[in-house]
Amino acid sequence: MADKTKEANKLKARLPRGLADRGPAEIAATRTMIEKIREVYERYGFEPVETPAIEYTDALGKFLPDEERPNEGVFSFQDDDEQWLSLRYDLTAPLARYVAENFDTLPKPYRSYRVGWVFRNEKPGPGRFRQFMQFDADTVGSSAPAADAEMCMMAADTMEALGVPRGSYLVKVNSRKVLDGVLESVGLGGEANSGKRLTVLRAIDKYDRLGRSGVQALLGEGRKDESGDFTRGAGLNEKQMEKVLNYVEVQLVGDLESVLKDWSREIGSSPTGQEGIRELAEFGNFVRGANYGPDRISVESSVVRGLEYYTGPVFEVELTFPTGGADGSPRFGSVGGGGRYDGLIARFRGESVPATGFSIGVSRLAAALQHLGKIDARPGPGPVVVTVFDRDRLADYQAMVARLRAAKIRAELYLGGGRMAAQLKYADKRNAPCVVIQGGEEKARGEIQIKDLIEGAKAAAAIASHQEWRESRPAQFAVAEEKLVEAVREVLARHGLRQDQPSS
RNA sequence: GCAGCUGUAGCUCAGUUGGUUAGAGCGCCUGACUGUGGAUCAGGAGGUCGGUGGUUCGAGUCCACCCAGCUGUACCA
Repeated sequence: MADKTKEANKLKARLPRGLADRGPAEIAATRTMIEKIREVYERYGFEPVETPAIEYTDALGKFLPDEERPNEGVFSFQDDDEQWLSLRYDLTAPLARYVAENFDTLPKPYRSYRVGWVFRNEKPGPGRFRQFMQFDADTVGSSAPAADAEMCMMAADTMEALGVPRGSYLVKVNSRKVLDGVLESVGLGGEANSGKRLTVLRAIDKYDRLGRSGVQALLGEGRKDESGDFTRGAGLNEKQMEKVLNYVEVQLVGDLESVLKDWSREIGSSPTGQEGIRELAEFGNFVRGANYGPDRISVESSVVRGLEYYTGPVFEVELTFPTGGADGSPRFGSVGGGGRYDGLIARFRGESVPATGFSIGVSRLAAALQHLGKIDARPGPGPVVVTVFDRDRLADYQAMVARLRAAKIRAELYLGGGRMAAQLKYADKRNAPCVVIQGGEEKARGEIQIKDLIEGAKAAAAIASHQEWRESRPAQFAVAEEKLVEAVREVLARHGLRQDQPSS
């Protein structure tokens, strides 16, 4: 009866949805990635600055208009003084707060980078989590297109530093101003049309995925998806639709110059649009001048990005190797992005402060790299395990562990209560390269046994009977007690293992 | 959010038109081997069949609602 109560009260161990635990292999992979990205960012002259994971909600700009509560989509809670706090959902908004708060002491233009976890309270999916890691760089205080160009070149360099070969990724660039120009040219300017503008931009954003017909449906009446769900369209007329589609589809028919010329024709006299064209032209000069061709950085009409704060050029890094095929392999798509946000810091200060930035989605990119085989997902080698033969000689065994550690070899004493078989099983599970054994007989001779588990595993295949397996003690040898460190080193070297570095 | 599909042991899944005590493989634990990983053999632990309510003499199976997961779609700073 008592057991039943206990059973009923037992807490169920469960991970909240959209969140993930991370094991040694993944942590090691992330660590290497971060170091590679850091190296590129520092080479570009950015310096590290980090801000906390929690900010006041209003600093993140996440109050819905006319509402007392923060936006859904961000994790928020109230402080004891009833002020709303939120977990950051990206690294850009907190940086804007930091820059505004320290404006007078920072060098300008101010170039900084940071890496950290961000949180989004959204529906998770494969490769989409509610906590994920971003690596972000920003230049604050420069309105020069050269600053935007630099972001894109750095994005390309970063991808290659991470082992994504040229041709397997593409930095796509567009301009918010150009998009606004297109909308103006079809008569969607002004406050009254802001809702319609959003719908049109979202439709354009889907061109890659849905193709012409899908976008056409979304620009017009609406679209029905495979499950039968219906999405309302923007309700444009034929002429408007054609103009928007013309703009989208001139992409990549020629070099940058001719694309911009075509866009310019579609946009007509819209001043915002023409300004965007001029900026992109200048951007192109920098990029092409530095020999970043269309195989790395390319202007694309369908890049829209989020609608919140971007004001000029917008970028997106996409993986272009074949995924998402019929074989069910995952689609990775965008693994990073950014753009110019000239208005974000102005919210804290009277004056407008131009800024541009770029973020890599470390978590998603890690998943993609693993798929590409660029990340080794195998567990790293474990520590040398010193087994406990005689309980009352623990101090001796501990001394051996200490000697190994002093020689910078990862080592541990078996701390469980199991017998020898259990200890070896443990060592096996820990992926230990070898174990150290010293029983009464060895002690009497002043020797220790070293068992090479990697070699032993290979020998196992040839041994059929358990009797033989035990008696032959494969890959096991005796050495004098004082030769412990040398012998272990030899085993490690035999398997090409580095001794001075933890692997996971 | 909307739509479709799916929930049975740690994992992958069986479970007949509703019918005794819900099964298998893998994994896990113990032993054979009292001083040694693997293989083999023997034994064992582990399930309120996603939850609640209903129909029924009887529900893993049928019905309703809820929850969770997957897929698509919307949103994605």
